[in-house]
This record gives sequence, C-alpha cells and structure tokens, in this order.
Amino acid sequence: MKIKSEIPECIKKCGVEYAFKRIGGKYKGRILWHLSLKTVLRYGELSRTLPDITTKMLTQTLRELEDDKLIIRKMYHEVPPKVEYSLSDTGLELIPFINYLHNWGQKQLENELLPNEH
Amino acid sequence: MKIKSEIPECIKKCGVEYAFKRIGGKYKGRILWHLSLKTVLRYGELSRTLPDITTKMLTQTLRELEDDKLIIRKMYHEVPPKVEYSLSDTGLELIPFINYLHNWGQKQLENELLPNEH
DNA sequence: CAGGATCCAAGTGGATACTG
DNA sequence: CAGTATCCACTTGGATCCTG
Repeated sequence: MKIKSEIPECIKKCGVEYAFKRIGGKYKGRILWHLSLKTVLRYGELSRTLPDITTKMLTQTLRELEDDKLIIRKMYHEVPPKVEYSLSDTGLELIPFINYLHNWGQKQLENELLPNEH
Repeated sequence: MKIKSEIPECIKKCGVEYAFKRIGGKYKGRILWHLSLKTVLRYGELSRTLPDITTKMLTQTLRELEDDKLIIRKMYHEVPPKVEYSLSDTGLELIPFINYLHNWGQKQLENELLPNEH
C-alpha cells in the first residue's frame, strides 16, 4: 500500500486536470463523439470519419484511449484484419458531457457566424 | 456575407473540436473551475490557487480565455494595481460540464488508488 | 485492412529576469 | 500587484514510406 503516499497530491490538483489529460488533445474528443454516435467503428471507418487525421495520430490516439480504458479494441484474427473500436463503460460515462460540449460548441460557432446581436 | 462560404466546413468538424480548442490546454479547465467556485478572483489569488503555473502561462491563459469571451477582466486603475477575473455568461454555461468532468476525474483517481475490484 | 517506423516542423510550456 | 520579455526544452503533430 505504498502507493497511497504519492497520489493525494494528484487529487488536490483536482479531477479537472486529470480529466483533461485523459480526453484532451487534438482528436480524442472527436473520436469519443463519433463512437458515441455509431456505437462501433472500425479503424478504416474512423479514418474516413476524421479525414484530417493521419494514420500515425489515429493509431496513437486510439492506443492512449485504450490504455486509459475509455475505449475497447476488439481484434478479429482474420485475413484481411478487422478491428473494432467501441466505448467502454467508463468512456460511456463521458458521453453526456461530450454532448453538452458539442451543443455548446455548435452554438458558439453559429454565434460567430451571425454576429448581429451586439 | 462572404463569410458564409468558409465556415460550414468548420461546423462539420463539429462543435466538439471547436470547444476543445477553447477550453483545452493545460490550465484553462482548472482556471474556469476555480472561478466557478469563488465567483471572482484576483490575479494573485489565481496564482496562489494554482501554484504550479508560471506568471507567463497564467497571463497567457487568462488572455486567451478573455479573447474567447469566457472570462471577464476588470481592471481598477489604482496603485497598487488591482485586477479581477470572473466568468462571463458564456463561460458560466460551461460550468455544468466542468463539474461533471471534475466528478468523473475524481472518481477515476479514486479508482486508481483502490484497485481492489478486479 | 490496420497499422508501424522514421524524420522533421510547429506548437506549447518552463526558467529567469525585469517593469509601471 | 500584475504583469512583460526573452530564450530554451520538450511535446505534439505531420509527411512519407513500409509491412503482416
């Protein structure tokens, strides 16, 4: 139980920082968002859904999300290979929040488009 | 009205990406969080609340939040100077989400501390 | 199909010193 | 008190080519 001596300080930094490390970055939010819409997506589907992401970044981001237990990677040992990604239970807990953020973001974008109120 | 031709593509990238650009980064979440707890904070108070942030980053982050209209900067022209920061209406809209994220993050941290369930 | 490897550019954050 | 300014290290992300 020696771990207990090092973590409390992390907690004082508050969950907000922790959470942002988990879902921050350029693509994590969007990947979680699309997984929440489609339930299950293959690697190639994700790649087509987010055309601006390179294979390197897509792979790297998916690995991080998997290591953080936010998504589940299911490999089918077939030829050609097939890999499916879906949200874990922990990842699912983030969806209400991602939805909220999405709506907020859309609203801001629309306000930027129609700056007629000031 | 020529703007209308360039933004739709931004929207298709979905609000999630936009929102993460606005509140991503190493300190924005925590600053918003603390402003939501205290309503109003001076520069020095923020600095003491987040001891790990340098003045450069604190100033820079506050400027970005202000430019994005998420916080309000109120200067008092006194000697010594006094500056107060608070959430804007738009920034306030993010608080439910920041709270949600905070709770989620705390829970994750506690689970990491007590991995007795698997 | 689903990546892995490598190299490089840009961005982000830190240390330190100084100021109205 | 509330910042600026400068220089530097590290991290993140992109381009390109290759593979089981």
